[in-house]
Amino acid sequence: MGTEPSPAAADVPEPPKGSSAAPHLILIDGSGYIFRAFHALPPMTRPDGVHVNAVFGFCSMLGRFLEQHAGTHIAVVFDSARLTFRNEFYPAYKAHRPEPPEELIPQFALIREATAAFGVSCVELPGFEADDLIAAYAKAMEAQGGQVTIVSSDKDLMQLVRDAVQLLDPIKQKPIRAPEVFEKFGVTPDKVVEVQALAGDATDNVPGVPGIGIKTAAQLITEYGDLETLLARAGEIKQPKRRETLLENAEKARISRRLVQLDADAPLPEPIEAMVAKPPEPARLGAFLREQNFRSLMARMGVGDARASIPSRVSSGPAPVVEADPAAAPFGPYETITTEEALRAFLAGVDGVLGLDTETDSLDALKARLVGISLATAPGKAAYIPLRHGSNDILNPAPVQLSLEAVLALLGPVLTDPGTLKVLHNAKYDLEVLAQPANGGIAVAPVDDTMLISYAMDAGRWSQGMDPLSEQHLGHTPITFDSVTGKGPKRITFDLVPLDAATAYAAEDADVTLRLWLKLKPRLREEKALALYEQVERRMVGVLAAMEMDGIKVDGVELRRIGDDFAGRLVTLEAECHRIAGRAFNVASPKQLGEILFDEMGLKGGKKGKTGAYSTDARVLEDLSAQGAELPKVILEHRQLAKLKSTYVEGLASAIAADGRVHTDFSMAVTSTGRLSSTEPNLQNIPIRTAEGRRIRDAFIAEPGHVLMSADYSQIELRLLAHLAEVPTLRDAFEKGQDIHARTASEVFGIPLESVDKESRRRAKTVNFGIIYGISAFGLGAQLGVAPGEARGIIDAYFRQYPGIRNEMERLKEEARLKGYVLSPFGRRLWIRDIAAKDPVLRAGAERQAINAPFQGGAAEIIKRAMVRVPQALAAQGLQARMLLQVHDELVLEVPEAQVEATAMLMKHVMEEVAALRVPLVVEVGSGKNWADAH
DNA sequence: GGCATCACG
DNA sequence: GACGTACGTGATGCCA
Repeated sequence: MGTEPSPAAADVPEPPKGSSAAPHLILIDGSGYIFRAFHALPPMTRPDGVHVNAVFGFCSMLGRFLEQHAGTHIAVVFDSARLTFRNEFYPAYKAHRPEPPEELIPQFALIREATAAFGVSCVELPGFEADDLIAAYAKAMEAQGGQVTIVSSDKDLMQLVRDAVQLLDPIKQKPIRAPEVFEKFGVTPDKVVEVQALAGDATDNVPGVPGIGIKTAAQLITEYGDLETLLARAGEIKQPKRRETLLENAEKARISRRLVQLDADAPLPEPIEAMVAKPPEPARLGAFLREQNFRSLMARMGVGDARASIPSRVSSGPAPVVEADPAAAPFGPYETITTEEALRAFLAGVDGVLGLDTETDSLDALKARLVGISLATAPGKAAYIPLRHGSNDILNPAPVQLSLEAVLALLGPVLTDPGTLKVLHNAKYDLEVLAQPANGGIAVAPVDDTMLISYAMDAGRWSQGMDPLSEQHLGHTPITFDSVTGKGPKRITFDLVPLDAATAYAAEDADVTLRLWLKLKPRLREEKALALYEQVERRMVGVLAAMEMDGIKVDGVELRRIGDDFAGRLVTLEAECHRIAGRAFNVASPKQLGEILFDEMGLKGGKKGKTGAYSTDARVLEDLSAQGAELPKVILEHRQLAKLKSTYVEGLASAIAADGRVHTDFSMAVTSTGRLSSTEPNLQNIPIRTAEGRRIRDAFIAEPGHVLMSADYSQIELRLLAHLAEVPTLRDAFEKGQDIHARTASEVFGIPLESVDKESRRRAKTVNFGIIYGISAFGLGAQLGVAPGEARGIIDAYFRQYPGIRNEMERLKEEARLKGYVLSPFGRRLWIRDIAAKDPVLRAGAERQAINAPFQGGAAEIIKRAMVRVPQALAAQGLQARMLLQVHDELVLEVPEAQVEATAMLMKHVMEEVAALRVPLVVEVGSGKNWADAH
């Protein structure tokens, strides 16, 4: 660690002049610290492979600073996104800056964690640079009569120097006040922006006036006072060349002034009162430093016990047997804990990491009663704590067991201990169960999730269920849930399972979970999936849990009205069907309908599928209807209303909970592409495409004083196509904000853009979608209603126009063939089964999946990243909006009426800036009293 | 419990 | 030259 930056301790400045009783705010320029730390230190990694050199340097500098300086208030200020309000009027501003190095990117989040671990406030705000926030806080503190020290060597901050505000160079530990500013700029601090406006700044792309440097600028400003006066009187300047350039570049100078002028009126994301300086909590800081394996810092800061870190234990193992093979220890017998002494003794064995599982009486986490808890401290060492077993029934008396209160008194502190990592399988469920007041209301943290660890590496390869993973990775078949509870009508709830069977099942699950973690967590680094897991999947657990627990309000009375309307019309439609058919039959039975249409009425249409039954789906019925048949049309209307009534009106109504809201369950690890899915009820397929269907959306409403807001990505998958494939004209179209389907029609069908008709645009749109689905002539033909031959011609024309897209499709198929998976744009491994199948049908299907998966998966990752940031951004701005639903490219929020504008701006900004593609991301935001109106 | 159908992106 | 598909989901009702 010899190269660690060690600022000299000498010459510690006094606070700026003023009474010592006055508040003194210290503002640390976080970005400056970060880049200095990163570049000053050689690469360092944690035992799990995460790069941490900047984190180390940052902690080191911050720790040292805190030891040497005392303010009454302190905060570290960070830059949020790349783009700020300055880019709105001058896009080139800082635009040429390179992306941060790859090893640094994952460290930004850790550095924010580090700041919090030191007990110091983190401040950032999308759309504003750290410098703006510093200016705003300095102004606010000065207005309160306090003093301000800004820790930064950024010369742009020199404009802020006043009697009450000084800079402190973090390297030289040298205060910067008016004399130092004059030395640098040749003017007093209040004239610095005038000089910068003229001189410009090449590193930030601030143009200035060509040929004028700081010296000349200072001279001119000293003479004329400020930029505007100078420009107004530029004609008086004697030197002809200088006069000319000034007159020519007046506008550049004005823009430059706007670029360098810091926005002291920027909003304050956090009140100054919340920034009170306090010493770090040793437990919290120790836990963080231990997690990073910063033993020397732990020693220096005097926190925690600097022996083995959690990650290092994963690779080195607490005992040889574990390192050799997590599957080696026997699976049971396990302990049943029924006394406080036994629980104390078991918890004494907890060493940094704890396998955890809950048993309940329901799969619905929000309704579940906690029945028992199982824990595992090492492979083979697990126990079950029954809490609510047995009944009042004399035949099944409650066994001796600890009360929830007694258990939580001992276990609660472990579950919330920042130094003990809790490992669960499908953590979202257990976290929600334990968060229920009736189950203790515990906020478990920190948490790892073996289901998500597996999903980050093996999505689409195999199921992420605990039992299959145990088979796969441990070679062990766990006891099944069904075998202890029975199934079908004889199934009993878990509280009625005898304690010996309950322990064998439940403790084994905690044991298996811990062993899976030992086996899988180190693999994340090897498979380059660690960042995906840590920064996306793991953080989504809390985000989704909050969304599910919030739920969305649904108007049951409105649903009932719609249902009554549908019911009446269904009766009429059914009678109409029977009349046309000439006899009664079950309108909802495809089998009976097929027989009537094709056998009795003699319409033409073929058998289909292995079952040999007639197909009567919407496409077939529409064809028949187009040929003049009367019955299919009525059937179609009946089917539509029947679907709406059973699935949406009745299904939704029965899902309204006691709080008047519907709480879906988002599945985090079921899709092969990285998307979420939604069940019980599915709120990702609420109707929108037809007018009748949209009535269902009217019933999704906001609380009084609130509105629903919908923010959705426009054409995200096509933008990913333009990003991934070399397609100059598509990129151009997105850059210009053109109608992408019209542009495609123009280029593929060879018609001028302005004369593209509706039909051509529709066809082009279908082709664009087809491309993303892994186009085939047959499929496109079916969709367009043309012969495969004609579709083939369209596809050929498309690929001739966009050879880059064909190349990308071929590359993806090749990648899948070679490796068995394709990589999403953000590095998720998407496994493609059957890619090497002999069966050409199977293989062709797999190739289409290989083509589609990166687009669908890339879009899924973009919105997941946004979902992680939205709650943070809302909190930072003090907005009360709550994110309720995700529908693949759309986020639905409930927003206080007074905050609609601010929230809409924030959503657009966060979602659009979450990824930097080669084309812009565009988000459309709408709001209204219900979900239909929000679009 | 599998199949057909249809709701969404 | 033939093979039969558009990609990803979940809920419902029928029927064996």
